[in-house]
Amino acid sequence: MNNENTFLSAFFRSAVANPEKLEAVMSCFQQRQIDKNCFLLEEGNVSNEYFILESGLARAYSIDTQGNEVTTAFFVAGKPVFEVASFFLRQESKESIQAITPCFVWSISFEELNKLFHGIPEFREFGRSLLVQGFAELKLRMQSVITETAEVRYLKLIESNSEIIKYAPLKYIASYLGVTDSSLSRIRKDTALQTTKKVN
Amino acid sequence: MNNENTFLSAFFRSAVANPEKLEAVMSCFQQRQIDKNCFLLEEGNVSNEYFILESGLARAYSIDTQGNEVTTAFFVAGKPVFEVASFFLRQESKESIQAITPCFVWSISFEELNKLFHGIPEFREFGRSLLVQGFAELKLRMQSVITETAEVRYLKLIESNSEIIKYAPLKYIASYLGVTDSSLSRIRKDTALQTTKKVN
DNA sequence: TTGATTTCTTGTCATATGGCAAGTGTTTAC
DNA sequence: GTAAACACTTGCCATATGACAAGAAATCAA
Repeated sequence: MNNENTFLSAFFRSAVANPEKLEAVMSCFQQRQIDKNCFLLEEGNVSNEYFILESGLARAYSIDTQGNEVTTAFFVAGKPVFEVASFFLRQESKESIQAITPCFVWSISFEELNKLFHGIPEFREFGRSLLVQGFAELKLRMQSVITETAEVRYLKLIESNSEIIKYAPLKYIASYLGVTDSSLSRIRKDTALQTTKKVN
Repeated sequence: MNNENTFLSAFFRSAVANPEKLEAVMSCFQQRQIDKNCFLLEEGNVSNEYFILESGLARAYSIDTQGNEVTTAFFVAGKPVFEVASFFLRQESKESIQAITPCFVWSISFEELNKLFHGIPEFREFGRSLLVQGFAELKLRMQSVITETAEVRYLKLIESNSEIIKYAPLKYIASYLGVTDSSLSRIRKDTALQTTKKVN
């Protein structure tokens, strides 16, 4: 039982108010610890776990047509971690999900999650809203890639997610932003110079 | 009653096998005709309709930070049409959805859709799978923008969605691909030259 | 039909970013 | 502790794309 688990209960409390239902939800999650560089999902497998990240930083990546590794998402503490097509459509995943720092996660299987969705309407609604939020965030990111320069995208990433800059190596951030690592290194140099100028 | 409506029943039949349930689903949809250039959703409104496009071509667009119009999605016949954040999270939409050609659509309100989701589990599953598919397609498009040149993206769009090239003006396609309309015009010229060369 | 509007193309030049390779500093593994 | 691997920076030059403006072609409205 996870009665006393403040992280999970804080995560679900606003969506599932009833204490018994909240307990039913929480008891379906198992805690796991993932070492740095280890995988929450490996390419080629059908994802069978939906995670909520209590602490740490993770990323999803895939291999593009030229054989380059592309970081497709970062996952920060307090957010769900899953590969939408593989988990919900039961397909082999084209992406891997990897811990960048050691991670504490809570995990639930596809089957258990669906049982909860079936039995607890407000939990189902909450699950849908998490899916919709991920979708909406990706739409924003798409618009940013389409309309803004790599430098602006980098500056916005710093503002909104400083822990990514802190722990992820530059090459992960570069491919996530859609530039090479040498370009991002130059962008970083330029923005540092601009900051210095302003200070003087 | 939409008993005899072959389009809608073909759309839902594989998901909702039971005839009474299928009838219950179909009877919640209303047919509408949208004139060319008219709107299925206007920026600033909370979307209250989920559409399925029987025929025609539509697009979603928004205005970016520099005041430019950016086409964020195209919608082709046989697919659902909705703005995910506004419809499901009841927010004011940042996008408009506009008919590029005259469109026949089937429409259902948020409230009715949720009633169906609540009462018919297999319909709920189907609704989720449509959401997940849209999400997964956007992920693919993001990877394409990050890793491929505008020319490759254009060629792939031609192959996969020739009706978009046929009916959408170049400037809509250009901003969807993330280039200016003059660049897309040059890309188009170059690819035509390449094709000619191969033929000779 | 005719003028107005929209769509598309093209020229010139500027800029952002990529490809490649070398070099330095930092972390990891044993 | 040491060698290897990794992470990051930087230089040089090539290329893709943008900004702006002019003009041609197609479409629309009265």
